[in-house]
Amino acid sequence: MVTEPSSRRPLRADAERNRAAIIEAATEVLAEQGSAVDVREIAQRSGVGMGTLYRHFPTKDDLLGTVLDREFTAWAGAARQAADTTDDPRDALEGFYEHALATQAYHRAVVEAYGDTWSGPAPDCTRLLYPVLDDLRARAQDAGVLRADVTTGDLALLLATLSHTVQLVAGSTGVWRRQLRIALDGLGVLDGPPLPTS
Amino acid sequence: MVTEPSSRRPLRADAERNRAAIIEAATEVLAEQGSAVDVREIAQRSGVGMGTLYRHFPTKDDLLGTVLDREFTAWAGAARQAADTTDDPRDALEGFYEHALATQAYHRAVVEAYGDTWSGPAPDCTRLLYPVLDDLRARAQDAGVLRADVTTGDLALLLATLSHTVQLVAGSTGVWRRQLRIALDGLGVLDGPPLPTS
Amino acid sequence: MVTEPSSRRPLRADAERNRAAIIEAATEVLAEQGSAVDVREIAQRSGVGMGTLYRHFPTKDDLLGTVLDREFTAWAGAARQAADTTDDPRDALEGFYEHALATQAYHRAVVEAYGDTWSGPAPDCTRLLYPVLDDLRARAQDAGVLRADVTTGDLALLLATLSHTVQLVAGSTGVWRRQLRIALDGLGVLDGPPLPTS
Amino acid sequence: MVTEPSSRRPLRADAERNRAAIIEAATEVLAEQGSAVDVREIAQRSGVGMGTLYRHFPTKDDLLGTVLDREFTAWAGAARQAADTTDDPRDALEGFYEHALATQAYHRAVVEAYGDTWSGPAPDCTRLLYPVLDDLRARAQDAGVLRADVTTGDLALLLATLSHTVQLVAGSTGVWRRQLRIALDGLGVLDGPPLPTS
DNA sequence: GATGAATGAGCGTTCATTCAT
DNA sequence: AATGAATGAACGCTCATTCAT
Repeated sequence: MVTEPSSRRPLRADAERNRAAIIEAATEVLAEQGSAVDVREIAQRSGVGMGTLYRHFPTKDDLLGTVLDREFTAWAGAARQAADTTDDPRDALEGFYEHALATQAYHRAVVEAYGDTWSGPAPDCTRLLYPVLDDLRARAQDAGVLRADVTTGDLALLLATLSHTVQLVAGSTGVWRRQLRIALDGLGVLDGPPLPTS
Repeated sequence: MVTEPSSRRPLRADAERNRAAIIEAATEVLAEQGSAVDVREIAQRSGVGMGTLYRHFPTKDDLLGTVLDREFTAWAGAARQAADTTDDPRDALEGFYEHALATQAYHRAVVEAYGDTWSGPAPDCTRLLYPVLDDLRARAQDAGVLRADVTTGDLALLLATLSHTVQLVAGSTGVWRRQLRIALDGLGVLDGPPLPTS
Repeated sequence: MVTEPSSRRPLRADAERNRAAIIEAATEVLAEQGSAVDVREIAQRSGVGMGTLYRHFPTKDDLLGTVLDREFTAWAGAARQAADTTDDPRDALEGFYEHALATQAYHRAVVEAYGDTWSGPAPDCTRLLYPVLDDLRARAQDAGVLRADVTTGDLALLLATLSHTVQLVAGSTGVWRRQLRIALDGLGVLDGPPLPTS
Repeated sequence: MVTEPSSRRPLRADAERNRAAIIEAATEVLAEQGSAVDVREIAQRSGVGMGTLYRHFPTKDDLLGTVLDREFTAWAGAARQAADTTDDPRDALEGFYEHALATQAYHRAVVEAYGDTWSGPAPDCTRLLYPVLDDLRARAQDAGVLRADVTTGDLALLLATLSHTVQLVAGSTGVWRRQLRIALDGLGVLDGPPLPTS
């Protein structure tokens, strides 16, 4: 899933540098503008020619996939670790959303890709988050701090939409945090009407 | 704000008919495909030529603006009326979201435009909803069924968030209704932690 | 098969002119350089922009197909007529090759397309020539001026390869006419060894 | 004409090996796909890097030229020998074509290059065949089994024509042998109309 | 000397907008 | 006033050749 340099024949130093530069530039540009960017802009920002870019990534989608894989992997890793080191289930769940929105939700392409999980075939890089969310959900429900009829899917979708919200208010941390608070409080309501069946 | 015929020199009857046809077709197409549609498709579906379309709307954005104005106006009107005829403040608020999501959230361009309210210069057509939301909020807070620190802006952004949810799950009513329930329950929590300041 | 203006809604005069200009330029360029030309060159030589070219012909292949259809249709038509007005079967056959090579074989793309008949799926525009050849063959064999075991397919292939030969010697009429003479004489040998079975 | 190592400063053993590997791979690939191949494929199949390839052959054309030189030399050599060991002039001539078509005509690049002999500056490697053909022609005409007005040039061009036939029908031996038979019979016609003057 | 990564002009194609008819 | 044809910059991608390692 991930194309880490360590898993392939080591590249020449300059090639490695270029590959890294491309990924870095692409990550930046994709974060800023989403997946609809011109490949030329990525090439220019990396300081490489088109050919070099296409040597490392045979299609635009490959580049996109690589960047997103990295982002999601890093994201899921950090989330996993945070969850494992937080004892209180409620704090763990809230911390997860807080961290996810504060760090990843500014990346337009990541959020786009994550949103695509619900329409059409899910880009499998996005699946990394499910186990983490599933664990958080189970712990919170066991502890009675999360309504019992909430599913992992609900939590995942909530993440997707709140991520989008973060993009909408681009940078106004205080604004989206209020939405998060409302949602989290809603998740903690145990005696309300049951969630409709999907 | 609105480019209604009433505010300009009256058009010839056929011009008026064309204008209406363009708006109708554009509304349809923009609902289905969002604002990224090819202008040609709008022209074709309206049965007019490109020149006619561009005579009425000098820019794709002008057409978009006009269509969205109409949609938001109609939407806000219906919402206003629903709010006025519903006595129970909680029902009024919940009914507003339910109706909004069930009817308008399927309109891709409307949701896109509404989301843009928070980033960059707000397309002012979207402001029509504010008075309605403001009223709903005030009534609900007065009745003690809505947390006191929620602002109209929060409710407006929640609408954007949930609208996006509807788009993501494209038509799976059961799925987004669960998110709506969670959010509404969150809004009703009176004794939770205060919303962060924005 | 053929996209003659007469078979569609009449185009505006200027569009018709442009369409004709494109076809003419394409015919020229394709004749000179074969099917591997840059579409931009065709557009430039026609004096139209890329968009215009692609409005008339949605893909390069469509343009190619249209040009080749026209060429093959004209070719087959002339050949048919020549065959019908020549009484002597031998003269008819020889006249066919003579005319085909003298007029069409200079068109690189036509010859390429015709050659493709034998490898892969035959571009159906090339099929127009078969009935003509079949008739010529039958008449010549009935008259005893063509070896009995020659098939229409043999004659078609001979045409393809002699066309290629004409391209090879680009313009040296006298040179390819000698090859044609040899082939025609070979076709007239009635008492030689039988043709191998294919 | 030929870039044989013997005519230059002797190369290091490994360089020699690389050169040979490149030529071998190129020969294979050019035979299969013609001169339009990607240079990368040749490099890959030879197991050398692009730099090495370009060190030995400064241009794709240089490599092509070298490969074709070798092919034509080998071809002409074999043909020469076959001609010398066949007593019957007719058999010698027919054997030449039969062998040429059965062995060399499957080599796409060879046939392409041979065809270029007639248009533009003749790649002189192809001239090697002339003496052989000239000899075959003289013997056959002396023996009265070949029409008197056929020139060596005619025979050479006939070879190009028939080679192309083999390519068109890609491997269908039975099909091109029929064309060969027709041509050979045409060459044997002594009382037909004279060949046109070129 | 060998390697293979880097280059960049060029390919087929699209679409918001303009303008001749 | 209406039409729809024309425009051309921009897109994703390829490949002969060069040059840093």
